[in-house]
Amino acid sequence: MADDRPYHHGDLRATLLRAAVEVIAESGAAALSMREVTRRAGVSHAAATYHFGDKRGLLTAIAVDGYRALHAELAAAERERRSFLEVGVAYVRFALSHPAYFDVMFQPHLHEVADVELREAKRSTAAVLYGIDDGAPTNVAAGVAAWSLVHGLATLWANGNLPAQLGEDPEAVTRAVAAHLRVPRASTRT
Amino acid sequence: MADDRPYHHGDLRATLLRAAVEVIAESGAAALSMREVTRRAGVSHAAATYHFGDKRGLLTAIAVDGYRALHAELAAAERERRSFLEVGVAYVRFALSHPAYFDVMFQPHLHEVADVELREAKRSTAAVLYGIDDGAPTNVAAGVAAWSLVHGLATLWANGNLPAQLGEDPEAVTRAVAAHLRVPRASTRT
DNA sequence: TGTACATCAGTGAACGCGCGTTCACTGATGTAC
DNA sequence: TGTACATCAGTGAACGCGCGTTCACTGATGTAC
Repeated sequence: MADDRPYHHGDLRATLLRAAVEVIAESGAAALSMREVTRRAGVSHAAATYHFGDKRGLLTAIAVDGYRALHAELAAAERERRSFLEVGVAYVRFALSHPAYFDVMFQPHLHEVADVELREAKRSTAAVLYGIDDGAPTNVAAGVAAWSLVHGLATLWANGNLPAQLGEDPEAVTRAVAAHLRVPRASTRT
Repeated sequence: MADDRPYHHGDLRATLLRAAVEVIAESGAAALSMREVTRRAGVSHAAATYHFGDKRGLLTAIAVDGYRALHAELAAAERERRSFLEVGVAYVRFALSHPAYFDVMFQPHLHEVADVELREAKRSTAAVLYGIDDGAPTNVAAGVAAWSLVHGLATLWANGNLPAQLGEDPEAVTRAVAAHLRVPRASTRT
């Protein structure tokens, strides 16, 4: 029935990206292959090379999507709730609900480092992570502390390295754990 | 000149482990191959299978070594300095000076989960990470907060994801960053 | 001290496989006039 | 409205490669008597 599929797919680039994210979520970025991605998308195995140049190009495109999505989530959390803590919760939520993006994003050796879109996407995400206080120069060590904590928590959780007694709700755990962070007063203000 | 090498190596298991750690430190656990390891050790490519059963067995042996080494470092830091902070510094130091161990240790999907030695090595390391206060039941959330912070910091640092303005001394950065952690009073006592 | 035998440690050829990339190609669509 | 041509999007065969694992083997060492 699907054999009336036209020669031109129409949206193949996006379809390939979705398939790749699926594969990575299941088996990790290391296990990604161009062949598997095209197989899932139901196209010839050379199609991915046409769209992304090579494997690194595909992974770079995924990283760009990931940074943009994370940026959007963090910015929304900051805007809506103006709370330092809730930005951290949003970070952990993103990491756990988009493991494929998270996996690829923080392994720069998989990326085309020179890629302009990637650099810009990373830059604006970092701005939200550091510049929590709307332009006011934030204490960098405090920002790194907060980022490290949520990043480490998300990573340890995702890999199943945390004790079971913490329960099953990562957002609740994030709030409990992040309570041990001493943040600059200005950041918790409403 | 090395061709008077005897048929029996004498210490091949340890040599293979060292070679594997070398490869992983250079290219990551994903890039490890049994062939490359034996090539570096200068033996036939089937030798590694003889010693470890299969690739997963080799990676599991590396994880065991890693957990034991980390446990030793953390226990020493705790014993010598009795400071919560310095255990964290030791953790980061270990992660950055043994990237191969660190990489393999926290990717459980690479391990033989049922391996008895691995379970025991993980268990005793976790005990030091949580039970900082010599047997006194510690606040779990506080322990996870500290662990997450140093784990995240080490990970982000190792992958080059932290801003350059932090400088080049990871131990100093750890102390500055960990200062934002609110730890239970008992733990910082001398 | 000698000898037979078992076990251990490592070899090297062979297997089948999936991979990334290239290349000449073809089918479909867009554009100029 | 028609036609010629350029460009775009995707195909499928072919390449060479490194991999993990198996297997029958051999060389060296240990053990029993």
